[in-house]
Amino acid sequence: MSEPYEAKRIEAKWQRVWEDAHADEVANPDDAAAGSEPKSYVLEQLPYPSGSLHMGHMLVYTIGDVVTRFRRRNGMRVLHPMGWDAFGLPAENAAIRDGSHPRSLTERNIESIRASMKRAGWSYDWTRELSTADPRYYRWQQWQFLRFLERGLAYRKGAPVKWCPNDQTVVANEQVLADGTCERCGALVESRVMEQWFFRITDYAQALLDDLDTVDWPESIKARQRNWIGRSEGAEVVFRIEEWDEGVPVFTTRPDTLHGATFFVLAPEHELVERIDSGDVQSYVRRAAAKKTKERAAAAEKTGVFTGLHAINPVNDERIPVYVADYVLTDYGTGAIMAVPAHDHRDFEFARAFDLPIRQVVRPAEGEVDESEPYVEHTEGEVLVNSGDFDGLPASEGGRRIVERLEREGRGRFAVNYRLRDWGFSRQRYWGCPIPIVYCDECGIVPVPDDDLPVVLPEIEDYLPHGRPPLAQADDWVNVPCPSCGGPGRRETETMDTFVDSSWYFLRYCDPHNDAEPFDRAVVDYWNPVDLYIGGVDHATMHMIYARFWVKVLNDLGLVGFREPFASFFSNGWVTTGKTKISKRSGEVPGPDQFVERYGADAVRLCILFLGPANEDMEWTEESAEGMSRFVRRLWRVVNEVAEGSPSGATENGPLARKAHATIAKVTDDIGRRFAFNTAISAVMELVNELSRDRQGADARLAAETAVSLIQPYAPHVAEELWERLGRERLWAESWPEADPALLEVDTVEVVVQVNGRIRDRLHVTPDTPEDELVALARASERVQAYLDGGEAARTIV
RNA sequence: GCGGAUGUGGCGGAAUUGGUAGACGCGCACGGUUCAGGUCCGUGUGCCCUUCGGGGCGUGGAGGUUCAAGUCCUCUCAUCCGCACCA
Repeated sequence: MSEPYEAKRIEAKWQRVWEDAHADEVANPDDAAAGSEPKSYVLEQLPYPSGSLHMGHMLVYTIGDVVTRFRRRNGMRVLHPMGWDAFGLPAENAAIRDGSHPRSLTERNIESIRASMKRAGWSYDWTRELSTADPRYYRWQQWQFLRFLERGLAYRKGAPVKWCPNDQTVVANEQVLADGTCERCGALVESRVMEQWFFRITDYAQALLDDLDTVDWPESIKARQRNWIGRSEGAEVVFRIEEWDEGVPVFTTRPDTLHGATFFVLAPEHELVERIDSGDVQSYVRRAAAKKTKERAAAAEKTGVFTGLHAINPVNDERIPVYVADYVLTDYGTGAIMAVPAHDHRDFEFARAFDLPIRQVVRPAEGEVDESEPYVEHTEGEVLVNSGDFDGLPASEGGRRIVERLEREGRGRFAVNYRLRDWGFSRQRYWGCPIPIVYCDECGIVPVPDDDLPVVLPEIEDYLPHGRPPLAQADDWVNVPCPSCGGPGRRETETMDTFVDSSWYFLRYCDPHNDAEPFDRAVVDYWNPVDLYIGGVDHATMHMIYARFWVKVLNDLGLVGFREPFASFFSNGWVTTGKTKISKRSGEVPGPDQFVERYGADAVRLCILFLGPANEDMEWTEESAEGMSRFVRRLWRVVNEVAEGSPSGATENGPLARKAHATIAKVTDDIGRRFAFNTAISAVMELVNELSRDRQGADARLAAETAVSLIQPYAPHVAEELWERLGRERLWAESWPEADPALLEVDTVEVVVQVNGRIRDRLHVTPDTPEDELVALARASERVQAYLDGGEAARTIV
């Protein structure tokens, strides 16, 4: 009987050994070493230190760790860093609930999460740890902001913004949920016009779209980004307002239907609307503004008001009425539309409600205009009608010709429109990176000189939001001389959106202690792009678009030599935790700490990856942890017994050795190519099952060593301990085993004999049995003969 | 409406290139060892029939291609997710 398995003792022991050996640290290569081994940058999305770890973290970080350990043992120089997305609303709101200061709460959480991470045995290079709330980090973020500003890529403008009345701050469009509520707190978001800082991400819309073709990401994630960018091709066409003799452009994807425009609509927020001197119009605009975006969208009937104005359709000089209606959005296209009720269902609904004319201008390829059915769905092969010179042309060609004529006349052009908006990054909150700007009555917006960075976030008494930025209260900090003229100036009191912080953290990891620049370009170019980025789909649109934008700008600024941050992306599934024994006892949802305490880190790491494919959603149950705990103890028992009893040295290449080599091949492919972490564990389980049936045999030691070596990326502590008991050392630095091709070949195979597609017999033969002999054997089989009345036509060899 | 996915035993899932469907695990059943058991070991476990040799059915549904389909094609149903009055 071997000693019992004590997870806690073993795990603490090896965590200390690795730390003393600096096993998880990786140096930046000097020029000589850089080419000698392939590099790999494995990165998981960094956590917000606003609470404690949950089982979702357990999954992401274990995936990253398995890949890291696997790649290291396969001869790669692997960068695997960890840090803290420390600024932002989650931490600030948690601090408010807690009655503490965001900084102290964040620091406490970081301490605690770091300890949990170390207990989980994740192999991070802690010498590269960073916190986005550290002035040594955000100093360089401010520096990069100033470069963006110089290029005109950061700018300030008055704009309608989403304002969360509860959090008392502007939130990004992306942070407003479909029902119009704040992603963070659930309050209904309002619309306001405010001066805001923006990044000109729309300049990069096309590049962000095109370069998706160059990255190895799941199609679903790419699709979300494409959807978000929302490119549509069409035309911008200028309608002239007759009464004012002023042109108003509209965007349309259907220039072929221009002759069917029977009215014109402005969004209530359109800049021309406030010039309309009409009580009806102004009261409609006020009512529309009071409505939530969601209410406008959900309205059963289209509403609107006639302005008394008329627009001239540039294709036929027709005079059509101008309406204001809230079904037209201010922040898409130009905020004004030509309405073609016959071929657009929204315009159709409005026309019905206001009894406006409906004119069909395309008809199906076959058939005639059907006046009894005024609304015509877009179909393939349509032909233009009621369109003057363009009658009879196919719709697509007709549309093109119409735009070409408008272009010649200077009244329109081909145009591409994007759904993507510029990135508003001003936040009226305390806990964020200060924007290094001073406002001066003489000089206007003045950047803080590079030498004066960082602009350190001051300590203030009351950081709660009161409708204006909390930093505005810090008079000593706010009032500074203008860097340009020396006169009185006031600091910018808004802070940056945390998505700015996370747009470049992966670059800083490469050179985290640099105090002369954000990072050394050569170092960053060596490690990047990230070879494997791992994280949740919830960051598919915001963070992962912003980071791509950021890197493209840095590339244009000559600061980095690549244009995409994440060469490949693994999107992990969502982990749900059902009711478990622990949660019933403690009354709260248990997390990694509780399970690691109970079953050991190795068992929990194995379990989370064994639940199913790591890119699909899964439910964590305590039963599965029990089962995995059983496997670890079984491995422990069997390997200890082999270590104590079975002969070392020669193997006889028997079935167990063949199984061991087959398992090497399987696990290597599963981790290295397929990211099929669950089936790799199954394969090792099979090997251990066979080993336990034959633990005295000559191949037992080989099988035991193989099982331990292969399970090491998942269960590094118990693997290391067992490796030592097998008389070996430093498994973490051991080369990954290689399968011997000779042993992968099996000596006998089972051949299935099918007659008319049904299995009728099985033959055991050597793999090199010639085809004709196989057929003869199959024919000779009594069982096959019973199903053969005469000869058969076709045959297949497996 | 647009886009992306997913449907396999009691459960999680496996089947990677069209070639033995259900690996591995959970659960369950029976037996044994311990006997305090949240221990360990063994056997069995898709469904139906069986004279215990075996036979039939079976991957959401309906067709099709093929000697052979969970896998390919067509249609269809259901569920989940993202976006959505996007002109």
